[in-house]
Amino acid sequence: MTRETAAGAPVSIAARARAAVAPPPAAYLEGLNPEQRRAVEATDGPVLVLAGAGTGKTRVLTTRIAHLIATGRARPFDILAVTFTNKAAREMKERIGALIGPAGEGMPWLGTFHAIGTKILRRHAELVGLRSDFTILGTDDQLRLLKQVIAAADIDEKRWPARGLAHAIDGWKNRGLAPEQVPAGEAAAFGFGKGGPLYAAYQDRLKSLNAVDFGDLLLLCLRLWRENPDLLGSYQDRFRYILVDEYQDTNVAQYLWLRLLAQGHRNVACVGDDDQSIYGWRGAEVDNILRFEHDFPGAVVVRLERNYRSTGHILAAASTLIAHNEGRLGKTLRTEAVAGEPVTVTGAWDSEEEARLLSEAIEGLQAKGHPLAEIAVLVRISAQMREVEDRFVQLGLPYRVVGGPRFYERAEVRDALAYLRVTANPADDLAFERIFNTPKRGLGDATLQALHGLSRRAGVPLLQSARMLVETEELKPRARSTLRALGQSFARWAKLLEDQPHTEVAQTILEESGYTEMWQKERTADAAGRLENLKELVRSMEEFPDLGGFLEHIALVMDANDAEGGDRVSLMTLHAAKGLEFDTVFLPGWEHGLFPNQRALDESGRAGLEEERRLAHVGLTRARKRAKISFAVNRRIHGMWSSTVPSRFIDELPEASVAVIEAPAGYAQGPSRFDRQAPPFGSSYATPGWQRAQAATAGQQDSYGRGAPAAARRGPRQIDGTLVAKSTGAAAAFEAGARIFHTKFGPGLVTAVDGNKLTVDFDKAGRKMVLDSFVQPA
DNA sequence: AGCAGGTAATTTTTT
DNA sequence: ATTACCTGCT
Repeated sequence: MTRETAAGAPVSIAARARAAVAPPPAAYLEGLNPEQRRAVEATDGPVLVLAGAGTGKTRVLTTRIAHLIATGRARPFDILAVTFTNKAAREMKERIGALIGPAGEGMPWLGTFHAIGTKILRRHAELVGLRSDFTILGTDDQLRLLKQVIAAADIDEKRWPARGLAHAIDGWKNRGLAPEQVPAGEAAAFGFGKGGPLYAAYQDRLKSLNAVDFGDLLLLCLRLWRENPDLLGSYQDRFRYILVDEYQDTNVAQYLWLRLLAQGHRNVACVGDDDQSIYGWRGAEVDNILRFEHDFPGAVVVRLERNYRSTGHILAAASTLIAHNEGRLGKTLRTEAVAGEPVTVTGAWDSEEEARLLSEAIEGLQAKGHPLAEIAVLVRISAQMREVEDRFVQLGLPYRVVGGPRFYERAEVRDALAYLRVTANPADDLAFERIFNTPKRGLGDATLQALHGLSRRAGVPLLQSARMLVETEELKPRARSTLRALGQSFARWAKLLEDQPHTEVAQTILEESGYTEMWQKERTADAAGRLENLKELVRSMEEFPDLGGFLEHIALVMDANDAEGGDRVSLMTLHAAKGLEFDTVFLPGWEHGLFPNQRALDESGRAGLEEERRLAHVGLTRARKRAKISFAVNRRIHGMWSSTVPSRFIDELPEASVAVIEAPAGYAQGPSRFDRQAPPFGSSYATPGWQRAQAATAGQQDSYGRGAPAAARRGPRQIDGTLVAKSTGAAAAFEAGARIFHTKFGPGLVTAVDGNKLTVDFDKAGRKMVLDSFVQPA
């Protein structure tokens, strides 16, 4: 048995002796290939496992944990194992359970970054000025709070939308920046230089509400540890072994979080694939993986390159494609599987024909006995789904859309939760505000203003000021009685909670508040589904002992119960497909502008192109036996038909593994039909978007070349760029009198500038208000 | 307060 | 084409 013991990472003598005396039978090690086995057995010291698609990444992770436990190196609670999604965490739990039985079930520190952050934060909440029962705010609560903060600062919310501020704050939090750490220039980019104070004010409001947002779950841990070295030491000590899944997706905050913890025993194993990094746009830092060896000197690097999923042709296509990327560590996927069917490329006249061909191909497979559950259609953007769905519905082909809005983010679920939150915690102002006029009960802005005023003066929560306000003459009689009834209802429901099961109380609340009725009356197509969701919500409460327990965990753990069984085709975005695999994968919409996506190119230049290419690589490697790429020569973009050019990615596939399929339809005009329909590939690079992408790339290379400060060079660069372009840059770039070019309206003259909104006299379209992000200097 | 009609925007999404 | 948001009217 090999044992790498890095200097400075002592393994307890007892553990070592025990492992030496009684080598485990290690049935779980059987069937691992040599690299996988190395990744499992290199237990001590830093390890980076570069696991290409389909190389048994999860197996290595779970076996590694089993190995640590079975050899006595660690007990389940000594191991910290972090994932990004609850789904991944659940899967890992299950697989560990299967490997080593119930011993693995007690892994208290296996979970998402945020779940573990929450757990730690609840234990020491008072050290960062919170109570341990703090609320975790979702995106919509965050937005509502930000609106208040912006209004309180006397800033026009129309000029500086809360969304923009939310985006900026998320970006800062992703980079581990507390308000006082945000670079002055960036903080000034929002709201006439008030970005910094607004961020600080937002944090103050959160604190006074005893609430945190998702970013805080990590950020506050960092603060906790920095301000309390003893505490940090105890956690460093506690986590003898650390494992990280999907390391390429970590952002700076998560990286700092990990690095602090890993400095204890230094037994940190990160598993990831730089070629599958597709979340750069939300703060993920490929650099984290690229620089692992630098951060953890002496790290063992294991490459898993044996692919057990796909056939030779599919793998060749994916590998050749991804080899066009420059910023990668480099892996060569190999397989012993047969070459199989070549990857097909099909051109269609338009997107409708593309959907038709695709559906027919699926029906063909179905006729030959292929299960639909083994077929997936992966699209670049959600908007592509509609056309495919339409076709499926027409044909009666069963399908399921994977992803989409999460269960707990649906409006009806948030509303219902808001009722429950106010009942459980009458001081939850954000929840109260959400439902105080839902269903419509004739309470509006005027009433809300009065409530807010009183709340502020008296220093009490909204619900309490409502009860006070109805005793005065301030409100009109109608609002007064409505509000009184609402206050009484919440008091009654809270009382019910004392002696009735919480699920029943929830049911009562939804009925008595008129919320259920509101949806029953609504005769839209999805009303029934919403009622179903409400039922599901109540049902899911049963697993929790009480309402408090339910609410505490809901924001973090609740998932869509997409247990819809049955044999169905899966339809999803490429992003949603990561980690999944199917026998047959359809990849429609490989057209320049759509995929690679124009916006990604515009915003991030070559880095954007490379991320798009990784996305293509992820798409291809989802397929076990068949990958079917297609594109349309004409597509409706924003309701307008325009002709399109096949994606450059198609040209980057290896000839030997690709078969070009002629559409059997009546449009067939010869072997190179789509070559003639579409302009030659070269010409697409003359588009304004491509030129902008080129320019952006050149700019980036310059900043690399000149050796800009590290902070400016890495991923934040992208965030910087966006902020500057959208705000400071805008004010400077577009002044009244400037000639500009708008994406939709063409050339025009700027007559007024209002934050990120411009008033423009267009040559053709007349005077319009437009957002600066749709405008280029002419 | 609440609806109707007009106008502009439209990538990817977890926690 | 569809949606989300804003404005102006009842």
